[in-house]
Amino acid sequence: VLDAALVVMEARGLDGVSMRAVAERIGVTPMALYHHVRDKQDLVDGVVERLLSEISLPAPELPWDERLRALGESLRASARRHPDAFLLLLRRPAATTAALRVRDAVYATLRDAGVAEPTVPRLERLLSTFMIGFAASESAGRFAAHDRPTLNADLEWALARIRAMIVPESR
Amino acid sequence: VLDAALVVMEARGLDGVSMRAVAERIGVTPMALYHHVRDKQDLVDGVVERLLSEISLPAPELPWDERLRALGESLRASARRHPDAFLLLLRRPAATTAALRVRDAVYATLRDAGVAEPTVPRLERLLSTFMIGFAASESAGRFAAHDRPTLNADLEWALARIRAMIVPESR
DNA sequence: ACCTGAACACCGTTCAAGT
DNA sequence: ACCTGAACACCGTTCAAGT
Repeated sequence: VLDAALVVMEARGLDGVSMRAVAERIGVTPMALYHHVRDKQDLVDGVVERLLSEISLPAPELPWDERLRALGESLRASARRHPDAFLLLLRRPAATTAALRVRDAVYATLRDAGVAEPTVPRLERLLSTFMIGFAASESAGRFAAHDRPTLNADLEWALARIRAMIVPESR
Repeated sequence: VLDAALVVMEARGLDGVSMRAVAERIGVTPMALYHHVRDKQDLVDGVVERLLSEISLPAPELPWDERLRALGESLRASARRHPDAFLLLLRRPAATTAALRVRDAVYATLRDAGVAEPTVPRLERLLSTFMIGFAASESAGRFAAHDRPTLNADLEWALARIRAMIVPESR
């Protein structure tokens, strides 16, 4: 059902994802979709949820800063795969099941870094916001003037500051 | 020309901004718009540029951290006024004249904070990315589960860490 | 230079009808 | 329960024509 939508999106972009195009892809009449999805908004939400559940979580054995870096790279990779759908992450409440899965991975990572329990959710919000903003800027076009090495260096620099911010905090 | 588009957007959202609706607002036929704008993409770009030039820059006499806070508040205010158009900031290259105006204000602020010259552009990219991501999350719906005081506190907390990050750096 | 009318190829969605 | 055909009210855009 949603797989067809993802295929269409990969081929023709988010704007190409019309009820008619998705239906044609399945080989069915457009109106048939309304039996599996409430309306187009619902279909797009499903696609965004799929995108979120595709992002891979790092192995919990890794050191916490490696895990944070890996999570960032996963986000960037999925943003590159679906540039327009990624932007929609900012529209959907961050409380869907697929979003919670990622969020909990960040929580666990921050706890392992020794972040004090009450600040874990706050720091997660800030880090996720930054990382989603960065991945979206990179893949949607805001960073068009900057090449990949520059952006990689930006992130390394940021990670170093974040590490410095977290470590003294844990004492 | 673009004013009409902004009025329509404020009334019916970004999706309501159609060539036909904008034309009707001006009292003209839809095709007349094509003499002032290349296509719809061009019209939307114009709207986003307008949005950027509306954001107010803080007085340069203020202490640098106050200025940073004020810039953040300006961004949030304009995101609240135009939630969907704000998201499009992430799609447009950050090198339009209106975007440079804001960027240069951040540059000046960071210099006054004593940030070393080579890291000014990098830090600006990271801060803007975070701040745009935050304002977009707040106004587009990602932070729907969090109330305003919580988000304000998030930002204050972040500002405090950013301040701590910047000050030792300048020595 | 600026605007128009008619037309083309699309949309999302409803509704009654079919199996 | 699932799918269809026809229809409605929209889109962006082109093109020839008007002033």
